[in-house]
Amino acid sequence: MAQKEAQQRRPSIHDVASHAGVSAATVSKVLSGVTTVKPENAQRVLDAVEMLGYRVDPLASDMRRAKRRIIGAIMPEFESEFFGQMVSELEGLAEQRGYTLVAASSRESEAREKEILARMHDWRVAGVVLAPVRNEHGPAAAFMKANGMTGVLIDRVLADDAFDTVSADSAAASAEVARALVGMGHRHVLVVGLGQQAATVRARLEGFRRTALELAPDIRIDVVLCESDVEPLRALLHDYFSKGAERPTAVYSLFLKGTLVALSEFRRRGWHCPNDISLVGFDDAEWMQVTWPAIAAVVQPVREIAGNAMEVLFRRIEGEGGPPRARLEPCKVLMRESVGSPGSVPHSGGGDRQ
Amino acid sequence: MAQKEAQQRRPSIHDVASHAGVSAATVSKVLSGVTTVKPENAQRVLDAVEMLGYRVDPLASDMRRAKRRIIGAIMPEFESEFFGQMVSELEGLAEQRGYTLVAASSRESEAREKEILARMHDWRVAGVVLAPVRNEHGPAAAFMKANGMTGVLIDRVLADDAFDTVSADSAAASAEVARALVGMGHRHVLVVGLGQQAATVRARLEGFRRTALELAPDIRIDVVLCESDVEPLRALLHDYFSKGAERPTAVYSLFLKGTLVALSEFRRRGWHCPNDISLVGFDDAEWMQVTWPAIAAVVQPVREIAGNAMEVLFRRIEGEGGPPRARLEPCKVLMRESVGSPGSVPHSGGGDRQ
DNA sequence: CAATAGCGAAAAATCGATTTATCGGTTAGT
DNA sequence: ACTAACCGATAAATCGATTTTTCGCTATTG
Repeated sequence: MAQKEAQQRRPSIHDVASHAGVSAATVSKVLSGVTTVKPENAQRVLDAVEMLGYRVDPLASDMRRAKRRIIGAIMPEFESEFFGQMVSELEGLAEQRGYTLVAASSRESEAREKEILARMHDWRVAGVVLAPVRNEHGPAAAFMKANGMTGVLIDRVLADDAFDTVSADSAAASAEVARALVGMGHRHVLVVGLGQQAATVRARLEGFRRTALELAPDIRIDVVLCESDVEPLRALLHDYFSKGAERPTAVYSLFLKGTLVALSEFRRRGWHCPNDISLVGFDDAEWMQVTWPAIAAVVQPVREIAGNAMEVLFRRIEGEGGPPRARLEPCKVLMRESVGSPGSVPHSGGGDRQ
Repeated sequence: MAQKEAQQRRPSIHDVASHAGVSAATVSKVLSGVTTVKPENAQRVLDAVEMLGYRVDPLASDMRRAKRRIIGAIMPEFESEFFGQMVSELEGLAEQRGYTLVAASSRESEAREKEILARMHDWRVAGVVLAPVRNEHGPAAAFMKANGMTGVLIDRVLADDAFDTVSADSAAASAEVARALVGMGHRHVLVVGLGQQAATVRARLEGFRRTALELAPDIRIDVVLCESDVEPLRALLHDYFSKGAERPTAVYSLFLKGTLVALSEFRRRGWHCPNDISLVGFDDAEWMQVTWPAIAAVVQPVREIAGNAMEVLFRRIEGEGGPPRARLEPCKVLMRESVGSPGSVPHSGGGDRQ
């Protein structure tokens, strides 16, 4: 019979009301903490709620309210540790405030990004956390602006005149990487970057370049940019190293996939880090500290970014005005074994394993 | 002024109705494709929709419908490639059918798992895709059963008498690993597993053990199980290798974190794969093919699992009866460089890098 | 003692859709 | 010619809550 009851539809606020011998309005008031209810009645409502196992239907509840308690999150992908952690954090923070997070992946496509945004607009979400595919000037942000949505932009973004932004302080982190590499004696570095994500990657590149040139005016900085996909990068890197030109003593990759591709290219050529070449990557991952050598990386402050994004988003949702703020969170740079001084050991010709 | 319009509230079905000079019911019918509407009126409705930029409010729509078009997904975590891809796939599949996916992470906690499930029940989701923290017999599945929710269990699950299940064929994959290792001459293997996730991990362990013993009755199989967290595993592994007993020639980790921890332990001791010890892990990751050595791994068919889970879930949502089915999807085993024949090169004492 | 204020709770309106019942106006059937 | 069936469309009920309005009753006050 318990089974049979389970199949029944869930009790509504009216069921509770009739069980407690009061009206639905009274039930709603008790549950939302309005104090103008006679204690005796309040208790009867609470008892009925307990007895029936009643829970408010958030859908019906949001229906009547002005603002719905749903937050939308749009990430370029879910597969990487960075965005995975980000969604996890955002979900927790939304839940803490009684909101539900609806997450969707734009799969690195601006078109999909806009479609998802339109769907979220249909849901009349209270706010959106958008990690744009490219930067703050894409069609998605334009859509949000045009439709008067409230939101915050994170990650691949520097500053915007319509929305608050929260991202890692790429420039400062890159400067630190530059200081470390130059300090170790590197005078020829290859930087691997993505062309499309203009703002952030440019900041990472410029942050590195400025500090490096400042400390060592004679340094040579090569740059390989790929447009969006990873596959072409593989070819680009292969070409770069095949040109027969002088081999750089270090590679600084401005994004995770670039680090993977660089490592893969080193494998193919039989180069070892850090003796044959040093490697630092933007974005940390769990595996980087257990491989041999451990890969040096810039760790983005996921928790801080998520926390600030939600903080500022809820302020806007609650109606705070004022011009949009651009926030930068500091990164940590972990110099692991993949980085060393150049020339301390002669380059191995490649091929000799172990 | 376009800006001002954007700030206004969105048009409702009644706005469209009055613009088209018909009733709201007619608008609803046109939009849901009912054919009993005079073509002329249908066109006027369509025009009004176009003009006002009207879109159905899914919240209000779901309110009236019997089944709401929301699917819940609960994963133990979002940080790993496996579950990241899984959520991504599920999200796409739900979207294809006009459903919205609400994803939440149980953070490896059964208590949280149940809370999330309760919240999803509040939302009256049409169905749930649950990847349980432990196995199909946890409190979460019990909750779903008790409340008559429709759902499908995936990943850490073998079969259930109340819900359909879809998971990787761990046993078969483990048997293949056993064949490979035994074939290469390994006669002493350490298996690293998680104790809590009874069903799946036991299947992986038994699949390995049975085939290994069948092919080489003299094989020695050690097992290190940790209860749930990873930190204790680190200590357990350290103890195991410190006991001074004979070192196994290969390690087979039944889950990703175990592979990471094993690698980490090898690092500490200065052992190299595959000369000092071979390593195979359940669960593949992108980095495993670019590190040196590349790590051998069992690749779970994420896309197939997600596809089948959604397939079977929607069948149940549409009211299909019959006993629950347990589905196993075959894995691929990638034997990379971390695996070799034992004794082909003498063990290095450790410490000598590169 | 009548008028007013105050209190707690019920009744009714509302949110934005879908679905059912109803209703003129034809057309067909007997 | 009178009823039945049908068609297209509208009015009304519904989903499950919240919010506003109304209402009955008691307590205060001039």
